[in-house]
Amino acid sequence: MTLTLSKTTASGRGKAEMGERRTPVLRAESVYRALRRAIIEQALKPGMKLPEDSIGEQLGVSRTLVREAFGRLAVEGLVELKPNKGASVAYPTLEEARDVFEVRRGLERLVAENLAGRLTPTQAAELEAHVSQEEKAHEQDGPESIRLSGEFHIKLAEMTGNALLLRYVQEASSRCSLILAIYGRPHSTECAVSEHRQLIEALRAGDAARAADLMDHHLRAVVTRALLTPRVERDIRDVLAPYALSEGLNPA
Amino acid sequence: MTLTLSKTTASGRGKAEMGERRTPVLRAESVYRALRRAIIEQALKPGMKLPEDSIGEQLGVSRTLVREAFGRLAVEGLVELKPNKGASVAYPTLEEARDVFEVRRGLERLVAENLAGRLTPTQAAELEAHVSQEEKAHEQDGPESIRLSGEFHIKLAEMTGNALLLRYVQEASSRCSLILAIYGRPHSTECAVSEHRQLIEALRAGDAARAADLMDHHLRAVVTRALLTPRVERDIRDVLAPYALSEGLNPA
DNA sequence: TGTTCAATAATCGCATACAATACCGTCACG
DNA sequence: CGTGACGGTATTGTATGCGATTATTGAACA
Repeated sequence: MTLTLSKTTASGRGKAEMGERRTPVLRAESVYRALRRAIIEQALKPGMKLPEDSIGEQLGVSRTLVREAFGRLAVEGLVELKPNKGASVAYPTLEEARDVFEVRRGLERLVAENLAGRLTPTQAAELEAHVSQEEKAHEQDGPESIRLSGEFHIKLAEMTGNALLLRYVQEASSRCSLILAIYGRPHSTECAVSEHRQLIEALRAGDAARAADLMDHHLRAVVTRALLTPRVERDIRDVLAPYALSEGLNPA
Repeated sequence: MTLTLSKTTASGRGKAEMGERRTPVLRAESVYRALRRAIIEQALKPGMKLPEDSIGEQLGVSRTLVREAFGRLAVEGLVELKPNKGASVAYPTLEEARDVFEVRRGLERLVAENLAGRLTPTQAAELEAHVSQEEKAHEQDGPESIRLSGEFHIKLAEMTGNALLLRYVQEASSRCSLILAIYGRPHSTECAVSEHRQLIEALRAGDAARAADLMDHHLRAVVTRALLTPRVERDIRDVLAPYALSEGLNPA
């Protein structure tokens, strides 16, 4: 049982880095983000049980912080919280899935309408570049491909400058990841690159109606590529280690 | 300020009370709901500081539970959480207000499109009845009027059967309460009864486009009626408070 | 009077402690 | 075999404690 790390974060850094006024990244936030990413990237599979103490141990924090993260993730629909029975990765029903996609379509249509004609050349270029990345990742068919096609939609939402819209799109998007993990077929590329290209074109042209329609069809297409697929579990410890490290946490 | 939390197990320490089988309503949940209501009903005013200790004391719980509630409320945008400085009731800027209303319009347009033509006679009747209540409350110009016109929109969202859509509409709606508390004029009637009636008619007729348009105009009208009306501030404090808060300052 | 800065008080971030509940294996009994 | 009682263990729900950070007071000084 190693408890010696309680002080390492506070005093271990010392004054090595001077002049750098870095925001004190609260560890609760790190835990939240680590779990969130782990769920979205499907390292933690839908329905998987999430015991507070093993997670905390693995992430190098106490149950308190894990619990706080669970609460927030529950609001976002990524985690289910059953009284006295603990947390588990959300396992949306087909009906919930339908709801999520429907709302997402509505939200992203809003995004499209908002962006149409307002896209700066810089932004357009950024989107193009992103799609190129997608295209490249698509070839080698890794998990990168999935992440990138999701990020495209997030980028669009960011560009509206509407923080709430961004949050909702992010949330809906996260939940879609879960849903596809359950009901999607193993290696379906969520988004077709060509559809993203068309969309950018419509936005650039300022054709709001067409952009909205394209977005709508695009997301419907994503849904259409859905089927049932089995998945196996791994040990929570192995799964979480990379996330802990990437958030600067210290696993036991 | 009076926050009350029904005490279920305050004194039930040593022995189990015989016979009485209380539903284990988690107290964390109660705290969350209590704070949420207090904020929405403006018992806790926008910008108000929320010290963990005093709130916990008021509610008869420890800081742990208060903290948990804060986290969830922060996700929903009802409280702001500044690292090492604690929580306060959210104080949306005008820009954030614009964002919220914009998203709300998009969401409720979705609601309208969804409901058009699908409204059962029972549902239609329920809506009619609700509007009648609104009308009655409107005459005596109490706080009931505001609550009822808000509930009309929630009811509509419920009728879609889409849980996520409902949650988002509720959330946007809550934040609108905050916003109107800050920028709205004292006794503006948020919603015109006639507009609600027209909307019901369009839904019943199954005219999705018209229903969506009506909803859109209706919500735009709410904004212009309540928000953009010049409001005379008579005290310097009132004028400066928003600026101070938006800069992270802490007026007395 | 106004400003600076140290000492103190208030508050937060997080870990831990303890109580309450659920889970699981065992054994008696049908 | 099946099933229900029972006890121990694992896990959750909540309170409390401690160090760290921030706010505040107040005295020295310009």
